[in-house]
Amino acid sequence: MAIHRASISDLAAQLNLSVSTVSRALSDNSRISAETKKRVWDLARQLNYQPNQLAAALRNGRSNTLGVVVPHIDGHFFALVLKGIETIANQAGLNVMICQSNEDVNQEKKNIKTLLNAQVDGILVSLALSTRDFRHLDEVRDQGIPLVFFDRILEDPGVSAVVLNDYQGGYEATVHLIEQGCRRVAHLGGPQHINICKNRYQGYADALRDHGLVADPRLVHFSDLSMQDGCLGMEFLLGHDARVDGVFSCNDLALVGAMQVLKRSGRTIPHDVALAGFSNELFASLTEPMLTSVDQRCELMGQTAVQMLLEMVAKGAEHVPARQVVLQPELLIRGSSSRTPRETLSMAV
Amino acid sequence: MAIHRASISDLAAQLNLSVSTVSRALSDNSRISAETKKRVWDLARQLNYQPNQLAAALRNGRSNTLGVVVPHIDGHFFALVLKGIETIANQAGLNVMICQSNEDVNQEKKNIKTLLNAQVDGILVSLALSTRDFRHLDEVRDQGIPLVFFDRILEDPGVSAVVLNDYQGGYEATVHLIEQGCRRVAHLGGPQHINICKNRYQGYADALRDHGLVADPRLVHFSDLSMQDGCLGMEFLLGHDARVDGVFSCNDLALVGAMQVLKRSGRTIPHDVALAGFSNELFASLTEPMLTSVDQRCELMGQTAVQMLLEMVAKGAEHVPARQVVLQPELLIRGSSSRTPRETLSMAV
DNA sequence: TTCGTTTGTGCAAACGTTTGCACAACTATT
DNA sequence: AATAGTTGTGCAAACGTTTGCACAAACGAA
Repeated sequence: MAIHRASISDLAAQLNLSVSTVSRALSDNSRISAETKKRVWDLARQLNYQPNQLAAALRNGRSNTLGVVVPHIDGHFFALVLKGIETIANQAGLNVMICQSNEDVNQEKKNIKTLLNAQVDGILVSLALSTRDFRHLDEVRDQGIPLVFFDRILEDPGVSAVVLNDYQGGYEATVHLIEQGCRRVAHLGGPQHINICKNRYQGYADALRDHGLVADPRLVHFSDLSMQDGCLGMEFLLGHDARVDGVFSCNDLALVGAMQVLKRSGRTIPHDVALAGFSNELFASLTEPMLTSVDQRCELMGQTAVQMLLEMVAKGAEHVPARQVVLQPELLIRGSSSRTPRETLSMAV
Repeated sequence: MAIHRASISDLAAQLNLSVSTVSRALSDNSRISAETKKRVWDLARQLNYQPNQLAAALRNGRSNTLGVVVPHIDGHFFALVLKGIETIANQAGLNVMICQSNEDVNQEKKNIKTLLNAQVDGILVSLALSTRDFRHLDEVRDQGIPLVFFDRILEDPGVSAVVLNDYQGGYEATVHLIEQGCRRVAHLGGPQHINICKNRYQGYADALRDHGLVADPRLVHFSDLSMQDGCLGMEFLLGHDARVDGVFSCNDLALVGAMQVLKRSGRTIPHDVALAGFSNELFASLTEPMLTSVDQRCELMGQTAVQMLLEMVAKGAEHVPARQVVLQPELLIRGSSSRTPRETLSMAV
């Protein structure tokens, strides 16, 4: 029935007004008399008039849509960031298109292309682990589309970005392990060309140094941080030094793999080996014992990023100086690392 | 620099052709000579011409965008479904807008409104747990927008939908528990106005009946299936009958809560109580022991749903008879339920 | 009375496509 | 030689907005 959406010209015809007057009335233009506005609004409501966003977009050169590229949407972190993004964007009357790169540069390139084609007004990106070539992102800036990175960023003072203080997170987690009595703290690290992985590692390394511990390169293992990578990494680390008594992992998933290997080898946690991860994934509270983890400010990160983007969209990307916001992490101490005093003193199996 | 996107008329001007000829050449219209096509294509490539989707959308009355409403995007299930949706949609050259209802009807209404406003060509919906009023969905159909449900559907033969055979899943999981020797199998159920929860419960109940076991209503607890609900539910069940020796849960999350309560009460799993969940969440493989769970065919479900939607978009919603596709689940047996023969025979702690 | 100002409205172009129709230039058929 | 058909191209309208400009009416000031 109501297969035909009412348009501005329908309103105009019924009210014996011109299209332009109706348009101005709807946008509350000061040149239109109060009486006319009321007539227009009343009829609009009655006919359930909904503006045609596409037409407006074409005319204005703005689509009222933002694009987001994330490595994946499962996992606590990105899900919450996206929630933050959606909330603010919707408040501002903007739609959001979400694309997953599946941690693959090529998919990421396609995503960017898709979003540019859809003529989004701005793009938020968190880079795939495999991204080492950034030309597809240059294209975004060449087209004058506002671009804001979050979490996994392109490290370049010229870009706007929101990140967690990953260094601080790595530092605090490692210090915590040391305070729990660990002396041979290993690290499961991610690809070092990714800012977050590098910074977490750096925090770890500096924490060891600041506490007079040697940073043994053989106690560090880099991988892509899947659960299996965590298993293999832990086996590798134990192969070099069976006396590892603490592990700080760049993410929670790899840490779960590591925990399984440690348990299988007969070690108890946190007694023999204390563990701390990163991201505070949902499952970090489901393991036994629960994982100590660094909480990222997920929703806040999403909100902050989208706010920066909105400012750039409003003022034009070139009129907003690039800036980088750094959020402070929070270490959540749980069973995988908290040794009671007695445990700290007692000895191995 | 390249701040101005080349348009069809730019091409036309440079080639001394009319806009219409260029448009037809680009769409490979048979009326255009091979030579002209080549000239157009060459220049288009050279100028990096990208069609203005908004203009085309306005003219065609189709936005080339699909909308999806999901309860949330964290969790294995919806993440994978969305991946399936995105894959197929992108192959078909369509964009995807994803909205989260956060299990809230009101947010779901807003999402639908947003998508209708954005003039998507079709909508995929998985209902929020709290949705009991379906008027916002009627509006979609009134506007003639194709609509396909998946997983949590509106049970009405008039709508198209893709679901898992949840009944079968519940049945198989329960039978499995019975075969492991369980005689007092409890159930943690979800809201019964949601098809999936009702069907899983029904499968559970029928499995008990078919195996000559009494379905004690006090061994069933309904909730919204959060982890905390699982804890409370389990305490409730144990309060009624401390001899519960099996639990089939409508989802994995509540089951984790239940497992914690059981462990805390000194029971061992699967020895004293065998557990089976639903959804095969990522964390189902991270608990100790790992959770037996019913795998939903996530990606397949997304792909199937979007294919149905695409057909409706292509042919017009009213020209495609409503149909419901039922996918078969797969029971993944893991440690939380598999008692070795010896365990099955031996007695409690 | 004449001129400027304010107030409210309308005209028409523009955004970049797509497409029905017309038409010109050939080619083939009678 | 006249007619019909084919092939390649262009004109112009349409999709639903927004907005610069023009203009008419009403009013006040000189």
